Amino acid sequence: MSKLNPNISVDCVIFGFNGDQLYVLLIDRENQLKNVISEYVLPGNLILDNENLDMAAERVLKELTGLSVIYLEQFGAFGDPDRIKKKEDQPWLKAVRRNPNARVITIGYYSLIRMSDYELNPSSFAKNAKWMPLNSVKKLPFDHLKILNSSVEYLRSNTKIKPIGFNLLPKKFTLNQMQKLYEAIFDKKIDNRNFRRKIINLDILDKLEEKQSGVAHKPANYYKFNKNRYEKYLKSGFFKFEF
Amino acid sequence: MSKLNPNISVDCVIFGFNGDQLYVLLIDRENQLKNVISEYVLPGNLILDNENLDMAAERVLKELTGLSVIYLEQFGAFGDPDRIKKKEDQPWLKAVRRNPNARVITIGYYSLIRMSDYELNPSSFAKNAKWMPLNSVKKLPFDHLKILNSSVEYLRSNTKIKPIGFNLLPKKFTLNQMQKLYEAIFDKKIDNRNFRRKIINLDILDKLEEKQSGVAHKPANYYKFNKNRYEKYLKSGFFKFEF
DNA sequence: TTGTTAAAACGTTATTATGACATTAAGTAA
DNA sequence: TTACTTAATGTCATAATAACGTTTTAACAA
Repeated sequence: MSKLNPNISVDCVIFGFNGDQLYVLLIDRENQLKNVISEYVLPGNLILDNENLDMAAERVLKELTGLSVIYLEQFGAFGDPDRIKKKEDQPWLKAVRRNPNARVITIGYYSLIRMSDYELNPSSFAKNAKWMPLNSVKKLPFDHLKILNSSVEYLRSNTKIKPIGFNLLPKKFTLNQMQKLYEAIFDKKIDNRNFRRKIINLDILDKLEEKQSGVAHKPANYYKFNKNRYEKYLKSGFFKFEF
Repeated sequence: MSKLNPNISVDCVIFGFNGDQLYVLLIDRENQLKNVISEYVLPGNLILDNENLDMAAERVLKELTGLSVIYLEQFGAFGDPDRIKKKEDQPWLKAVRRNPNARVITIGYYSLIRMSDYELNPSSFAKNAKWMPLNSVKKLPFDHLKILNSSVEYLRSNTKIKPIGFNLLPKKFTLNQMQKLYEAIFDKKIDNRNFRRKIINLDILDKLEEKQSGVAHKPANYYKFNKNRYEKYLKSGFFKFEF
């Protein structure tokens, strides 16, 4: 059995999409231990001395939320000496950490998932975890707001150069659902004709025969991602500033 | 006086450009201590418990190479449990580390500088440090090759979405010098007419009155960066995949 | 003074991508 | 049958791209 490393932690930013807006997965640290006031934080913890950072992020996320996420991506390291020194964070640290005064740097990981996948398979941990609308998160303990903001920036940069949606949208989805995802990420309206043209020309989607049904309006066509082409772009990006 | 944190280090990848190819700054770890075989490594060391990561990178780089670099950018964290466990790396670790068996993760930083700036101001440390042509570095101790490769990837991605050269080119430079920089970074030939048009249209350069002199051919015009516009693009990027 | 050499500077064309903009289509529900 | 709601589509003017060869300007040598 391996020991926790007292100086290194990972924190996970899990973005969820519900077809309308972006959410972020937080956990209530009160539920981890008693006599700590209720407060939501990013799921994170110290790493074990025999695991690598990616594994640590996976494990910690699983332990704290019950979530098994296929792909966590590192987006930054946060290491201000006083990042966990705020007075209001001390009770929690004293309650859970063997060495509550240790200097801890943290490595940030993020992922994107379909919220429905999580809602449908709640683990015993799920009662501690909560989806918060990204826009509504204005304050978090430690430096978690900084970490969150940094992950959002990273997500946006990434979305400009790589396709997104494979892990966020249903298996089959409409172009308008996809557009809403992009609008949620960039937090702005997009012209639908131009959006469609651009996405279609990227050639990462396959149009299905199937249409929506039961809706009180013209039913939308379903699309799915063409995994090969999607992943080709994931690797290469779709930069336009090339030589 | 603060203590070294036994578990966290920083490593610096300093890229230099000499007008022709890219170099990376390495230090000879032999010169740091005796009875260790001569071998070049990325400049890096453990952080102090009271400094943040950026400061640590600055300090370590200064201590090991004499270089003061204006801008170091974090590009990743590397934390395999066995990243410094190779047998051949043990003598050095035993010689310099209080706790040579500790698990150490490292945060990678990179920067780009004019090689001439460094060559012209050699510090007492300079004898330990050496510019190696990037292409010629095939093997490094620890996981430093992985770190280096990762930084190169990062540099390339970044160069696709942000202008580069402010810290690499001379104050005044020719378009062909700039083109060579891009060619060195991407390791491929670029059409000069298209390059010129693209860069000129970006509008980050000011054309100077001055020309080359003393060259046995048509003298090139000098240009300099327009700092304002350059930095505008540094912030926003020049993505073309926008909505 | 003239010719040679070497890199710098430049322009066109065909193709593709972009942004801005408004109308019609296809279903359900009343 | 009509109203309602969202899906789907097209055009045009402008900008960006890739591919491609020739002319210019200086230094230097003969």
